[in-house]
Amino acid sequence: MRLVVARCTVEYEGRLGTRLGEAVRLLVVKNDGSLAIHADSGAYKPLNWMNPPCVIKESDGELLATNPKGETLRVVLHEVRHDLTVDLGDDPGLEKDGVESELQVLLARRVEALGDDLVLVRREYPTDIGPVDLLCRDGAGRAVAVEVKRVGEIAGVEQLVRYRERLDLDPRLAPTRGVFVATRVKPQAKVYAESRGIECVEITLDELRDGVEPELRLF
Amino acid sequence: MRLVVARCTVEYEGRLGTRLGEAVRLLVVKNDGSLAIHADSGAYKPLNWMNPPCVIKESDGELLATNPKGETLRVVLHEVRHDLTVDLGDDPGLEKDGVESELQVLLARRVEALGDDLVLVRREYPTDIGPVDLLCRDGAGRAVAVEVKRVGEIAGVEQLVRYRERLDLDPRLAPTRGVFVATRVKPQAKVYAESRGIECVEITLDELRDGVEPELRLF
DNA sequence: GACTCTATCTCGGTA
DNA sequence: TACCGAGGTAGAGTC
Repeated sequence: MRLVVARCTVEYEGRLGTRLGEAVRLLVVKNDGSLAIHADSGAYKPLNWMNPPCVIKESDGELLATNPKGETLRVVLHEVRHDLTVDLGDDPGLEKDGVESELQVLLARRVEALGDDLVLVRREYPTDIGPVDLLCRDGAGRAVAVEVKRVGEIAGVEQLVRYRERLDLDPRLAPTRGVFVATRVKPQAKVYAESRGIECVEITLDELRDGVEPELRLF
Repeated sequence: MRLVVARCTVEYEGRLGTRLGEAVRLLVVKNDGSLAIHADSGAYKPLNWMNPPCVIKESDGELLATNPKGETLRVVLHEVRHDLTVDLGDDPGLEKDGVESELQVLLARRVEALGDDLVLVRREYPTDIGPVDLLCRDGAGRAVAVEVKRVGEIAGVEQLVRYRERLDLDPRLAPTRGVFVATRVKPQAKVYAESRGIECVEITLDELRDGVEPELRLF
């Protein structure tokens, strides 16, 4: 990794065009071939960048990165204040928990938490446009398609609508019910789900983890 | 801005939980209050980070960032290899062109470019599931909902389908026409739009800018 | 390689 | 402040 602090100007031409006037900035050149240009604001997002794969050429006072798509990032260095190369070695990588897949696994273990006497038929039930998160049967023997999200937005409801269309082509399943589950369902998604006859359920990760008092809220 | 290169371990607890084993990494502490932890891979995205607003406390060999939401990022420093503070000053900021909002503004000024004798009723016409990019009337007095995208994909067509459903509930507008405009409409989006009775128009930024020879292609 | 979907998405605009 | 949509979304997984 190479860190350069320099007064510079920058131009990017690609999917859009951008310009950066002269100022002191941090350039980060990583061993993966990426180049990022940071100001002292904007949190972790750089002002400009070029992701791998790209070729970075350095000529007199200028860094030019080009990628196979023909996008270019040109940095003109007016005054270099620091130029530091460090060896970081490999990174053991990030371990995560609490993402959507965990929600899905926890729910699969306790589908009865979804309000009525549901029984899990299968997790990741396949259709020809992709897998349904959970397929269940309710007490009346009706098939129930469940879509799980961390944050429930319209796009997720739409996904469920498409899956139901597919499932309803199967006479063993039709007519299905649709249940949209998330730790938070946004208002517009609720409106849209209702218009499509889809039930919404909000649930918290902790409730599922503890397996105690689901305290589900239904809409 | 402060740059620290150090062998460290990291823990984040917030919307999810993560751990990072011991390795040499770059820490970037910006004046906006953000903290980012970078490996030599992953392009511009850090392994872990904390965005403003947050409070960063440094105690013996440890950085602890906490934010008002109760999320925490703890960095334990095992060996500091570099520790550099630089003054970057203010940044003049990024100038962009060619984004969707520019397309929308340019089109609003020249809706007649969309083929027939259209008149703009309103840009960002509100519905209860979000604003329609452009609402127009055609020569026959029929309401026309226009969705503008830089790259036209199925999701954009779906957006327009939803808006039309909403608009058609209003007797002053029903039955509406739908027009999908983009600098490039992907083939799948064209097929889907056609199946929903939505017209597609491809247009280039330059044509709109010059206001000359729109050379629209209709499907 | 193309498509799909997730994301501590981030970011800007607006009500 | 919360909500919504755009993004040079990036990245992972799947087909």
